[in-house]
Amino acid sequence: MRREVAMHAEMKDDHEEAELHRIRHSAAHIMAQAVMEMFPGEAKIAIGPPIEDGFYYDFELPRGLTPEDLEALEKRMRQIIQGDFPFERKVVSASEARRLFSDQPYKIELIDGLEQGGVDEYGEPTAVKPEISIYTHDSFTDLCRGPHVERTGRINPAAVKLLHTAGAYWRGDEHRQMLQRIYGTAWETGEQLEEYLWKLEEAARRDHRRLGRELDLYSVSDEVGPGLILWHPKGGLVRKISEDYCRAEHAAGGYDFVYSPHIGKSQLWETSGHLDWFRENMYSPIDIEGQHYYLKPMNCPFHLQIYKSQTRSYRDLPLRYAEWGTVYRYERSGVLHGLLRVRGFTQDDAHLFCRPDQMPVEIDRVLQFCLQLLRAFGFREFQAYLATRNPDKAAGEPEQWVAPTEALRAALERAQISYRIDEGEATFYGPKIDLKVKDALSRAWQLSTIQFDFTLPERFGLTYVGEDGKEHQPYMIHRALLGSMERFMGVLIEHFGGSFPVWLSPVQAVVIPIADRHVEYARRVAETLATGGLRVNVNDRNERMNAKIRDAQTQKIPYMLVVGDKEIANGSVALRLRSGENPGPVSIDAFQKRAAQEIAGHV
RNA sequence: GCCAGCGUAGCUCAGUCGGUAGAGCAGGCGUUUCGUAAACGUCAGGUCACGGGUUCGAGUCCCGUCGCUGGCUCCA
Repeated sequence: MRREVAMHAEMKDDHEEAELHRIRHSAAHIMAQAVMEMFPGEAKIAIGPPIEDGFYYDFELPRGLTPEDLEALEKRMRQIIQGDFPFERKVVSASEARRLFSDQPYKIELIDGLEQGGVDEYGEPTAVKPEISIYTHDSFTDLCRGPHVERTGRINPAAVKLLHTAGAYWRGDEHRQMLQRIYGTAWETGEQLEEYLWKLEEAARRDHRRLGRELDLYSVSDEVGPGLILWHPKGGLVRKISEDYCRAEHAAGGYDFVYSPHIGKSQLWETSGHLDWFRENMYSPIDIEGQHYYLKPMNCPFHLQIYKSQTRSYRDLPLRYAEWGTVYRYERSGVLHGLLRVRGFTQDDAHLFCRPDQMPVEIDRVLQFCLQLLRAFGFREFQAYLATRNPDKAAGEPEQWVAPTEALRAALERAQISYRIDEGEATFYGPKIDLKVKDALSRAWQLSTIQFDFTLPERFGLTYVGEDGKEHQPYMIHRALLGSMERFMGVLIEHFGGSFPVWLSPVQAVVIPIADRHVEYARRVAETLATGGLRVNVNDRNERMNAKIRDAQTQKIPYMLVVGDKEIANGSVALRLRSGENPGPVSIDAFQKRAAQEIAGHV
């Protein structure tokens, strides 16, 4: 019964999703018509699919679009919608299609692809040779597989909005023409559109770059360089608390801690294969007395050297080497983004070395450990991806990939996490599991990665002496659970909107004396709380209490402790929370208990 | 890297037609001593991203460089 209900709900979702897809796809066509009219004879249309939350269409135009253009296009779209023109589908031959789109080179290319049955509109191979269909509404005809709504009037003119423009390569290929993409969104109702726009605004309010500045967490300096993060005391504290917590968990989980340098000789990176497979992400070598050294893009080769520093017995395994290792990777300037995409970052990295028979257990353990850690930071929803071999970018023989890939899949099954297969998305050295978390706005962020590696133990000749007295090759697993501290902090900031749970808050409480005569008592209270381990300040600025509360609110400090004559008289504090809640007077003792409880509970 | 847009005080932003740079907040100093989201006054703060050009004169127009934003591509 319950199953049935669930399935019914799912079908309803699918149907709604399909209907929204039709609406968005149709809105894209209507937008294309408006653009064609704006640039008669000059606009070249490429593709315009529906996407999550909206649609886009790519154009080649004689000039750049302005925000005013978007307004005009939007206005024209509403007219077309109100015209209530039917969408008419027609199947045509390839030659007929070519004639229809003779002045549209991108469409001609698509038709060629369709005719060969080789590729679809994204350039992806298709299984069967598709029929060529066109859709017409009003004066506009597009090469299109559909589906569409029946009439333009099906679209709610109050629920459509053009958002912004961006450059996009034809078929995503940077060697090809750069087109102008217009992004838009479309919904069933104006309320849904409002809701979506509100979500965009909320995302902007939570933007970690904005909060990073407002809460004085970190900065990026032009003089240091792009993609290189400077952690300020408060951001540094949040990071340190996070790292300390993770270190303690790692220690309890049987990890050993190692440290390695930031550079290593070119020979090392040749042996590891990074110079073959990862060079485009590595910086130019540093010359030291005629030897080339590279800034490390990964920590693994160093950890392998530690493994190799002595003969290992099967009794020593598994070995788990953990390091908060700072790595440097070249990223093209256009992709850098706050803390989420940087050029220098610190991974919570570890390498597991184990016997083949231990491997399933190790993978189970690390997966469980990963989920446990992420839950401790307030994440509840996860999506797993199993990335398989990429034939163009893979070390070793295809057969070598089979067993590890299956081992990871089995681990996912055992952990009972829903997962998807990412065909061909593996690293060059082996298959992997990537884990994404969903944040408070249900946006997905990739944090964790668990990567099997059968190449490095071989390349570096790792061995252990087995029970049989012979040498064997250990299995190796790379894993980063929070991923990079930079990205993780960025995601945390956005997840909590800057209102960190108490245990992570850089300042947990601020004591607010109402007038100067209360400052001394405020200091005594703060001292007591600080002695108890709370991170607490006294706001003794020459300001009114209201201003001090406002300061604390904007800094998103969990506890505000107002003290005045009444509190001094009975040795209490008046508690206010950043939610605006006002629990009022409590004894210092009671407050300490409350705080301790919320800190321990990661509230 | 590519396309488009942007870059004025620590932050948010004005600055008209090319005519010698302005506000609020933040900061310093003073007054005020206040009960749950901004007291009042005063002072200071600028190589208008950087470099070049046009001009009698450039924050403003042109070129280049750097950086940022939205995307494309790629990833922790």
